[in-house]
Amino acid sequence: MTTMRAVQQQVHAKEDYDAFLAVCPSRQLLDRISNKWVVLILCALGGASPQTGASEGPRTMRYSELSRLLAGVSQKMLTQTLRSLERDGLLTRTVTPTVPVTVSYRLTDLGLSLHHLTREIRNWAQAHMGEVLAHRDDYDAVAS
Amino acid sequence: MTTMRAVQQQVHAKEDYDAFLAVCPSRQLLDRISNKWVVLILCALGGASPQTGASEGPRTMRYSELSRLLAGVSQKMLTQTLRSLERDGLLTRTVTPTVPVTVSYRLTDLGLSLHHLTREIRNWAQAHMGEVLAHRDDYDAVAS
DNA sequence: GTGGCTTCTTCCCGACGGGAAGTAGCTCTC
DNA sequence: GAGAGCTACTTCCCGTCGGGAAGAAGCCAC
Repeated sequence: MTTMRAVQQQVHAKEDYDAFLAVCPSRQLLDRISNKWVVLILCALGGASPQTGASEGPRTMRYSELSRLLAGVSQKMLTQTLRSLERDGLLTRTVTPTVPVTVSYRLTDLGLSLHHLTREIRNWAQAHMGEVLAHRDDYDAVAS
Repeated sequence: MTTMRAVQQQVHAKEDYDAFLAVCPSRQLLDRISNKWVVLILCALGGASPQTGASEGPRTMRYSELSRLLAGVSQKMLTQTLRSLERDGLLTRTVTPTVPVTVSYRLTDLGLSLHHLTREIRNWAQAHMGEVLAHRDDYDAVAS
């Protein structure tokens, strides 16, 4: 089974994926990870500290922890996004039958590799916020 | 005016932006750039070749070129996304009064700095497509 | 057995995005 | 000079996606 998957993976890797093509699977994958909740979840589970954005390695987080950290996410979207990330092999979902039940999420190696990119996206947003705000002021001033 | 903006920018840079907070401006910026059309437009204008994903420096592209390259984008979304990127100072929009009119778009330095990240996102999607597909097969097989 | 805790799931509805058609300005044809 | 044609939008309609709130499941404390 594992060998079959490895072979399948190699075959897939040999294909010429082009994310610009609407029909290409990599385009659909790109569409899915270019999503604000995906980026924020990966940032959170990667262990990035809120202020520095530095990564201290993957963290195991409970559903309620994520819900609290990602201000504004609805329960529906959080659950839905976590499930799709689990399906894609980016994170693992572990249910511990305590009372009440505990569900914890943790990045896989694959998820961690993507986390490095989303972390940089987040750092970019925080670092260039001032520039962007200044440009918006200019644009709006000219437009008015 | 320019000095005022520079000062404003410094002030903004000193604040502790935290993209996890829903009210933080950097969170809204992150929400905007975590968008499939934004990522694809930045990839296209950065000059990434469809197959290798390597960047050859910023390209100037016409509206129709972008429309053709980004398969599946609606005219409405393309225009809307380009406008918001222009407003944020990530690209410039140039109208040349030829007949018919020519409108060209080009990344600014700020846009180029973000392009480097989106290009890696795209490369990641294309590189790990096989792994993700394999994980999906596993997940769906277990679920059934 | 009622309330409470966590992790979802379901329902309703408003907002966002796709598709197609309409617009503007100019040029070329007939 | 009326109509077609070209690019780059803009507008309208409508389906789908996402937010908000309430319900469900499973178990324990009181």
